Amino acid sequence: MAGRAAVPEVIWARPERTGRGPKPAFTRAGIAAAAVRIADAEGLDGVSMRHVAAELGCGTMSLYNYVPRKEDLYELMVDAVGAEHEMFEPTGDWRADMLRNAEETRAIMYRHTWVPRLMPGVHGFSPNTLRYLEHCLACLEPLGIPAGTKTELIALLNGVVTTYTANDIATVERTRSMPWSEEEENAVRMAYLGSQVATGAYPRLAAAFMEQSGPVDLEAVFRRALERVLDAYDPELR
Amino acid sequence: MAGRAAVPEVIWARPERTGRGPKPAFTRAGIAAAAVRIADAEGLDGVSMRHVAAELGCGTMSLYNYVPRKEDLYELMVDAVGAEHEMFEPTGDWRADMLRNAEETRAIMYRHTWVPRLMPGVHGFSPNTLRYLEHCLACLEPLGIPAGTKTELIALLNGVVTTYTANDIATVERTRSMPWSEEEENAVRMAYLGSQVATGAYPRLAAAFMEQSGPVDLEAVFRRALERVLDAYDPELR
DNA sequence: TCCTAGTTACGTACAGCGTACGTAGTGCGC
DNA sequence: GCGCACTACGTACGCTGTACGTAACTAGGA
Repeated sequence: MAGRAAVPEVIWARPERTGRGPKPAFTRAGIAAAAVRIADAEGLDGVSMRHVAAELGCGTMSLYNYVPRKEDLYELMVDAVGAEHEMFEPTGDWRADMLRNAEETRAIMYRHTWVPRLMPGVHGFSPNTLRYLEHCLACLEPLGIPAGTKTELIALLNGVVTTYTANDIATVERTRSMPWSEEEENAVRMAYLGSQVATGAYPRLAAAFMEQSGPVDLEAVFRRALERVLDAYDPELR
Repeated sequence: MAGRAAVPEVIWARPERTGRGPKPAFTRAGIAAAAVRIADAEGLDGVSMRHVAAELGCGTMSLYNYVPRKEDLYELMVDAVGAEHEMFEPTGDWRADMLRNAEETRAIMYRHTWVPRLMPGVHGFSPNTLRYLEHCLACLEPLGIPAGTKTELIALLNGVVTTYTANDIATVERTRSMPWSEEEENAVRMAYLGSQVATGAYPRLAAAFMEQSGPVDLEAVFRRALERVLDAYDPELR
């Protein structure tokens, strides 16, 4: 008798190993790594319990000994890529340090384009998340504001990084395993947008559309947004 | 022979009705409304093609005449709730107007808690999205910055609203149709967080944790974040 | 006016999903 | 060394998105 949970559960609160019984053949880290490998290679939709189990070389239902629900597998995956954050020694320049953190988060998401889609469902208290939070707080040590405001800054910055990067990634992820290329998709979308704007129903939008010359530099837009957010918390600028 | 698309498609670019054939029994708006009704009542997972078709009173496969892929149904849903935005007459106070827009977006998401989960996958060019964008640009008319910077402000603000609200909603959505309450879930999570902090592995986090007294006022945190972002674009403050 | 091609409607079918449940074997703690 | 918690995993169920085939319908071109 296994006995399913009738009470809320955070997977991180359940110990990976309790004394009794045969030694487990796999670890959470190994399972997470397998799932991440599949998601990177085939997209998030390729991550099924069956598929992950096959990758590990075990029966499908054996996975459920380690991961009570699929949602928890997602939790493991997000935590696993969180380990890719470099927890560097703070330099004393909180702005530069936080910028670096943000750029790193963005880079991680570009490496694992499925992360943004998972973010809304995730608890946010996994070991690596906590370590990252602690690291950010260390970077913000020189900044003379209350701890509560610091965590608000971190949350805001992470939110901005996530939405911006999610948006930039969306097209790439959408065209994965489609019979057309990213450029084709973009062309079709831009043509549609142009046709809408041309109806005259959106005059101000049309003006903004005309004002821009050449393609948008997503990276520059992203960095400008970061700078603005940091400005908003910089005591020297207010 | 229907002939599936071998070329990228934006559902908004395909006309709702072409001359030939029997008159369609349903409209995009009606289908979207049905899907939204289901999502509101049973959560996003309740939205299946079969279920929506049943709600409309038609065969499952008939839906595919209107909605080529399920992803497009999501697109319709997000556009449908976008119609709930009140496109008020700009007052001339761009800060107040944008705050109002943001609060309204948040309210919409609270009414339809499944929206944040859909946001990453959505194209962002639906009719109501364009109308909302145009409305925001109208509100920002008094602000003396380039149009490009205005759209960046709008994007940043929307991003902040989305992530913050998604986070606040996450627990509610997670406990939907679970055998435990939101309070129980929160208690378990807080207990776990406390236990982790108590290990001493996260000293700064612990300090921040101790500093706060009483429960967090999510609404206040949200509003403070908005103010900061607006500050960052306010020419009078720089 | 009639013909026909494009639509609508929808039943059937298939591959794949998450996971409940039962059973067999293993090894630690008492 | 007994018992029990644990691991492993095959089977099965209800559900999903959707490809495909067929029948009814109607607007446009000849």
